[in-house]
Amino acid sequence: MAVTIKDIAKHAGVSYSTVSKALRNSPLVKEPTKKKIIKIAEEMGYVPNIVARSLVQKKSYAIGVVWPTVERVTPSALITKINELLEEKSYTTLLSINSVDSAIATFNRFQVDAIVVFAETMSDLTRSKNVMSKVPILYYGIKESSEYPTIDVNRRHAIKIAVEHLVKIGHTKVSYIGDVSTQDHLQKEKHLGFLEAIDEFNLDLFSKSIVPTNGLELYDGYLAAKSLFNKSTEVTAIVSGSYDLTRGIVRAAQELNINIPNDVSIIGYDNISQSEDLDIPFSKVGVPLNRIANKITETLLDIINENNTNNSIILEPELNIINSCAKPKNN
Amino acid sequence: MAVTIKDIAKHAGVSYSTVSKALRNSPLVKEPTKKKIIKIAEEMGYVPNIVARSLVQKKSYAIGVVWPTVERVTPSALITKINELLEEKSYTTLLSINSVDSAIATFNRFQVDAIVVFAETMSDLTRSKNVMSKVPILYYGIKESSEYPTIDVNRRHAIKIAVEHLVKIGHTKVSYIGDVSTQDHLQKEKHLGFLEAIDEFNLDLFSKSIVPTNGLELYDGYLAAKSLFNKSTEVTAIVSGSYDLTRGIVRAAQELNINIPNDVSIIGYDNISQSEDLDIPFSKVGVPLNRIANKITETLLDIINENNTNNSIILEPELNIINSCAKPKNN
DNA sequence: TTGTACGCGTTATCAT
DNA sequence: ATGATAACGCGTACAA
Repeated sequence: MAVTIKDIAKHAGVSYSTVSKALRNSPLVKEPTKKKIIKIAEEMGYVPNIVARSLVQKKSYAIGVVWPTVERVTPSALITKINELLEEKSYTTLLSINSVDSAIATFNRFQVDAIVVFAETMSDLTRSKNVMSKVPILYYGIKESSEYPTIDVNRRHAIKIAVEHLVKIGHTKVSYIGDVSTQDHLQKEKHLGFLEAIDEFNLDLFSKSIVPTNGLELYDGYLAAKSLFNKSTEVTAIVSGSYDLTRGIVRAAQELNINIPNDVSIIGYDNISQSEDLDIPFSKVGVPLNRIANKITETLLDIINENNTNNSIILEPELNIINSCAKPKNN
Repeated sequence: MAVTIKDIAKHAGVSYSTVSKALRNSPLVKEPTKKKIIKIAEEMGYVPNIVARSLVQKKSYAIGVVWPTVERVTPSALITKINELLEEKSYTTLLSINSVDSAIATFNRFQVDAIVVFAETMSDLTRSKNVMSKVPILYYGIKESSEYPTIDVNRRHAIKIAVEHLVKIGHTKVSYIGDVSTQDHLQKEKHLGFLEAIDEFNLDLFSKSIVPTNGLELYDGYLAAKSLFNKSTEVTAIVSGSYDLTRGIVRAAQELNINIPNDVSIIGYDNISQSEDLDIPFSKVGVPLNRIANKITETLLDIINENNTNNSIILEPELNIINSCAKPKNN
C-alpha cells in the first residue's frame, strides 16, 4: 500500500488538507509546519498520486507523443529535446508507438493535456481523422492537414536555397543525391525543391544531375556518390538529401581522393543539432533541431492554455556554410 | 467536457451503475438493456476514463517501458513486439525516454502495473537503485542486477557457439569483427565470448583475429572487413558482432569479389527477427526477437499477478545456419 | 492558520 | 435485473 497524504497527516498530527497545502507549497500554511510535513513526507517515501490529482484537476501535466515510426527517420534527437523542454515546464512526456488512432485513444483515456503526432505517411494521417479526441492535437511533418494545428519544416525551400547558394558562388553543374522514391512525402518535397531550383536558376539537367539512392543510410550515400564520381567528371557541387547520405558521400570522396571543397562542394540537408561530432564538418541547410523542438513545445503549451495561435506553422530553413565544404568553383 | 457514464445514464433513462455494468459486459444486466446502453455510448462518443478506473481499482492496465537509450542500440523492433503482445493481453504500453530514475518515479505516479527497464550502461542501473518503486520492475540486458527480476541474453555464449560451429566444420582461422570498446557492456560480452572460444578450441590468435570497429553501423563493418580482406589472406571464417556490421561485411566481400561461403564463411550475431529482408541471407546466432519479447511479456504478467517466477532469466542463443553462408573449409 | 466537506469518474457492494 | 451508495487519493472552497 502506497503512502498517501492521510498517512502523512496522521504522523504529523495535522489534517490531510494541511498536508496537501504544505506539499503544494501553499502560503496558507505556516513555514515550520510546512517544513515538518515535507520532511515527514520524504521520510515516508511519499509519491503524489497523479491519477487522483488529475481526476480532480482535470489536468495530468502529461503530454502524449505519438511516434509510430520508431524504426524510421523521425529523429529521436528531436523527441529527446522536446522531452527535455517539457520537463523544464514540469510536464511529463509519455510516448506511444502504437498506430496513430489507438495512441490517440489511449492518451485520451489517460487524460493527457495535449498530444503531438509525428506521422510520416499520409495513411497514418488519414486514418487518424476518424478518431475524435477531446485532447488537443498538434501534428508535425504534414503540411496538408490544415484542420489541425500543424508544424512543419520547409524542406523544399531548404534544398532550393542550398542550390541557390552554390549557383551564387559560381557552380553550374550541381547534383542532388537523395531518395527520390515517391512513397515518402518528406523525400519527395526535397526532390521537388531541387527540380524547382534547376528550373529557376537555369541549370543544366545533365545525366547525373539527380542520383537516386535506395535508402537513407550512410552506405546508400556512399554508393550513390561513387557512381556519381565514376561516371561524371563534370559535377562541381552536390546537394545531399539527408545527414547519413552526406556522411556516405564524404566517405566516398575521401576514398577516391576527391578533395572537399576544392574538387567538389557539398551541402547536406539536415535538421541541424548542436552537438554532432562529425568526421568532417560540412555545410548544411535545414532548421536547427532546437528551433523545431522549441516551437513544438511552445505551441503545445499555447494550445493547452488556449492561446489561439496560428494553426499552421512552417519553419523556414537556414544555411550553415562552412568554408571548407562549399567554395566557389575554381576557374 | 467529456461524456461520462452519468451522461449516458441520463440519455438511457437508467442509473449510472447500470451503465457501468453494461459497458463492462456484466452478466448482471439484461441483454436488451445492455445493447441499448452500448449503442448510446457509441453515439455519444464515450471514452472510458482510465484515470478514474485505476483510482478505484488500483490498477491501470498499463505497463511502463523505460527506454533512456532511444538513440542507441536496444532494438526498437523488440519494443514494438512487446507492445503488440501486451496489447493482445489488453495492456497499454507507455514509453518514457527519461533517465531511469525519473521514469520510474513518473510511472509510479501514474500507477502503472509494472515497469520494464531497458538500460544499457551500468551507470543507468546503479543510479536507479536510489529510487523506491512501489511498482514491480523488470530489468533487461543487465545480468548483474540480481536483486531485481532480470532477463538477459547470453551474448557471450552466442559468439562461442558460432565459433564452435565454424571449428566443427573445419575452420581454424576465424576472425571476430565487432566493437570491442570496453564502454559498452553488451559488446564486451561478445568480445569475451570470442576470446573464450579461441582459448577453448585452441585457435590461433593471428594478427587479424580480432578486427575492432569504430561503431556498429553498416559502414563500420564494411571498413573493418575491407581492412581484414586486404591485410590477411589466411582467414576463412568471420564472426560478426551485430546485424549491421554483418551487412557491411557482406557488402565489402561482394565488392572485392570474395565469395561467400566459398572463400569465406560468415556467422553474424543478431537477435533474429522473423521478417528481415536482407540483400543476402546469412547465418546467424542469437535469440529470436520473438522469444525475447514473449519472455518479457510473460514475466511481466507473472510479476503483476504475483506468480513468483525465477528472478533471473538468461535466454540461451540458437544457431541458424544457412548453408550458402557458412560451409566447411575447402581443402 | 488549520480543519471539514464535497466532488472528480469509476467500480464494487449491498439493497431493492 | 436494477438502483443507491461508499470508496479510491487528492484539491479546494468554506467553515472554524
